[in-house]
Amino acid sequence: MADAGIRTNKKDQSIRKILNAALLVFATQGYDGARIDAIARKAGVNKAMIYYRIGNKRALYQAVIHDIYQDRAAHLRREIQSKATPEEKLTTYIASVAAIMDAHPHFTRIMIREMVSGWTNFGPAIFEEVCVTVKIVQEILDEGVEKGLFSKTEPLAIHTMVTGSLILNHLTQPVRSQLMAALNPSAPPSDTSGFNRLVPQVQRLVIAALRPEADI
Amino acid sequence: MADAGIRTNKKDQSIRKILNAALLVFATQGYDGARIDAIARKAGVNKAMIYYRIGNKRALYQAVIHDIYQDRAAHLRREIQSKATPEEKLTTYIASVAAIMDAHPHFTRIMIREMVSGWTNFGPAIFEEVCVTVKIVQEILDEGVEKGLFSKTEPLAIHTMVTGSLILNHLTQPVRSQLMAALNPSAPPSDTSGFNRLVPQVQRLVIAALRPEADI
Amino acid sequence: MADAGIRTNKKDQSIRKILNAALLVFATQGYDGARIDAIARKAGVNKAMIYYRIGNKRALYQAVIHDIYQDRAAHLRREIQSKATPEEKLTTYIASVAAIMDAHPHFTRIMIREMVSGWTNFGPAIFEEVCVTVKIVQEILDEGVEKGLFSKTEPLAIHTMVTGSLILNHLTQPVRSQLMAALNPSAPPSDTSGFNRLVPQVQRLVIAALRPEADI
Amino acid sequence: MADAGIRTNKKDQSIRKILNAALLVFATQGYDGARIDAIARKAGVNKAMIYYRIGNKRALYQAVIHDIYQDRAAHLRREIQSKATPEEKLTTYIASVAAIMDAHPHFTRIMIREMVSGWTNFGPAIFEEVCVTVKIVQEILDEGVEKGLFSKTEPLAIHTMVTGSLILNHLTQPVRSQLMAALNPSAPPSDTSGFNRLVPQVQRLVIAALRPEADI
DNA sequence: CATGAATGAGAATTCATTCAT
DNA sequence: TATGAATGAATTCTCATTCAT
Repeated sequence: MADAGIRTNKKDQSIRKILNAALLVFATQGYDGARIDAIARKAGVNKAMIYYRIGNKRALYQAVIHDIYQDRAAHLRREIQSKATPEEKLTTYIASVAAIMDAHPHFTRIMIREMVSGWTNFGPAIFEEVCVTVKIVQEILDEGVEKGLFSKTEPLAIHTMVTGSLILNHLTQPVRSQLMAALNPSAPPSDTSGFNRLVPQVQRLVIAALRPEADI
Repeated sequence: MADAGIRTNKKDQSIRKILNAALLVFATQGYDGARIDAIARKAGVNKAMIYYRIGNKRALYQAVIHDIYQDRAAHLRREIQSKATPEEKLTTYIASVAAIMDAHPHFTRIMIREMVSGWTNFGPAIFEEVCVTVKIVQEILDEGVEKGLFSKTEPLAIHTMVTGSLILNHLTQPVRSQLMAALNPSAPPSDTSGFNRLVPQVQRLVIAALRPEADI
Repeated sequence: MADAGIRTNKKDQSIRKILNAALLVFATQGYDGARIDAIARKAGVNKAMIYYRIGNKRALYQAVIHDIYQDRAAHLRREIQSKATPEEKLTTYIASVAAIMDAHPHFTRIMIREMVSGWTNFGPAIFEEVCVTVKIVQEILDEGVEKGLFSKTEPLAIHTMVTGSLILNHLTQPVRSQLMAALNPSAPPSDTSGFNRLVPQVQRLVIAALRPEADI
Repeated sequence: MADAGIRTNKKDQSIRKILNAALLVFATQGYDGARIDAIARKAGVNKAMIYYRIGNKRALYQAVIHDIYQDRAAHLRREIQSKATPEEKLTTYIASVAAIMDAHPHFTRIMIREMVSGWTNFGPAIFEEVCVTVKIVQEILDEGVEKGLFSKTEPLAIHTMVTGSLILNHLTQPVRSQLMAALNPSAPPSDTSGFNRLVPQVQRLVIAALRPEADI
């Protein structure tokens, strides 16, 4: 019924507002630094609402992660499957990971915090979802090896280099200009153009690294 | 006087114990997650001692970073200066960064946390110390360009890729074996050998990326 | 009208479910420990229903007491009036009090909680109902004294001993077997038969205590 | 050293103040009704002090019970052992139980609340202490039976009647005068003298009940 | 130099109660 | 009549920090 639909929507709206606010706050402040109060205020709901709808702080945190992680992997796989050659797929993978980071900077931060904390807050469900991402790389590499385009390489190593570079690039954004200004005081203050080209650089490097003739 | 010496020693001992404990706790729990109580306990000193010797939580945090960062830059520079060619220097730089991460995992974690937090806790003094590291890269690259060995490249880009890869490699250590087991269940459980070879791979890649003929 | 009848029935059903659930929860958790939520859940009605039908927590509590106490006094009086002699009446009184406790253990618990709390939650209406019970004892004793069977005794004293004994007997039920096992470990584990005979013991004792020749 | 003694005293003083206040508040308000805030205020210490010294609410509650229960049993046993005959011992037992209730009304209330709650808060240590009390009765009865003075009776039954009567007497104190006024409006308002004689009445009754010729 | 005692200012969590439909 | 949604006002608990010795 329309009535029920409206009701459900109302509920879902609250949950959505909470999850969005929580994502933002957890990302910027970290789990321990985040204040339930701040999340509620930012969500525009009463603090008790969070407990009513979701539960305690930890449950909220996991809900946030689950909520946003959900379709990452699916989206990534879709993007890649639209490409023909392993090289294209790998290139797309790198661009997609970077795009996801750009599109969901908060999520990226949360993920890194999790890594640093030793993955203590992720439930096993999330761990699996991480695996899926690496598996996508594995599939691409396997296909490349089969077709004689790539040398046999550890997918986790590729994933590490790609993601690591992009993450650090992403993370250093806020201090980028300061750093660059400190490094060469003569240059125009906000020329960070060199950086937005990190993605093609990474793409090129990785492809080069996988060339069969490249003896490791 | 001997007396003063003993006093100073005792004092220094306390400070050292505190800083070591704080490093550990800050690294594993993060700034907000760290408890002064826990640090004091781990240091084997009274909680008030920390305030007496060092100051409040933030001061302690910055002391920890300052304490441990200092050596880093100096050590790095020394290592590098012992090498002759820019290539060797760059190779050494990469190996050294990796070695530092291995030797001081706690520090590495703190640094990443700082990045994720938007560098809010670093005092300006610390910021400068970060610059020093990038400057070392800059010097190497400048020398390489001068000698016609490297193409002109953004030092921060190189630093990002090197450090990013190594960091992620370092961070994923705890879940490495789980991940690998999940990826290829057939393989022997603890074969992480492929990973300790990440350093030479990064070295080779970066050198290749800097070749003058490499059009970007 | 039939319609009104159905409505009233439905309404009464809700009220009944609420009062029953509330009795249970108040009895086991106490007034402060009882949660409106728990009562609603146990009653199978919405939480708001309680406020709609009965009122706030205190009103609910008093409704529970009123609801269940009413029967008690009326039932007790009926039982006793069916007996001829004061001795029989007193004996019946004791047996009835015990039976009521057995039949309505939750109510018993609530009453005791009230006593311990200094009778703060009872409204004056409830207080009167307590009086009625003691008045029943008073009437029996007065009749006995009139007929020369009992010595003049404080009805409240008799009430206290009878009810006190039976109450404690009732309350210690849950730990009875544990206690007895602890006291004589040799005996068969669940022989609590001695206890169900507390009623005749109390009856005999009280009758004896009221003998006119018994000098106090 | 004197120094340490003073320090320890200071700590103990705080603990004592807390436990005393907690006893009072728990007794009057019950576990759920008691507010940590109220306890702290009554104790004249900071709220955090309670957590620092003792722990959370439940720990405080158990500390209170343990603290006060401790020497009850010992005290009782001492009183009784000073008497010669089983009758005297039993009489003393009854008087002592009543005296303890009078001297520690708060504790008595807590105990009863515990009974009503099904002994859920008592730790096993406390349970044992309850046993000890009943064991004291058991010893008296055994001695009486041996000497041919008492008929063989369940000690728990005697304990139940004695304690039950005294408890109810104790509990009804606050409403006593109101109740009596309601029962016989003609009598002088505050003549509760008949009640303070409940102890001898109980003593007489119990002794009578245990006479060997009394067939149960 | 060192520390055990103490606390104020918050933070998480709960719960009776009301609102809107 | 009935209920799911929502919340304000506590309440428990924590933690960085200071005090007194």
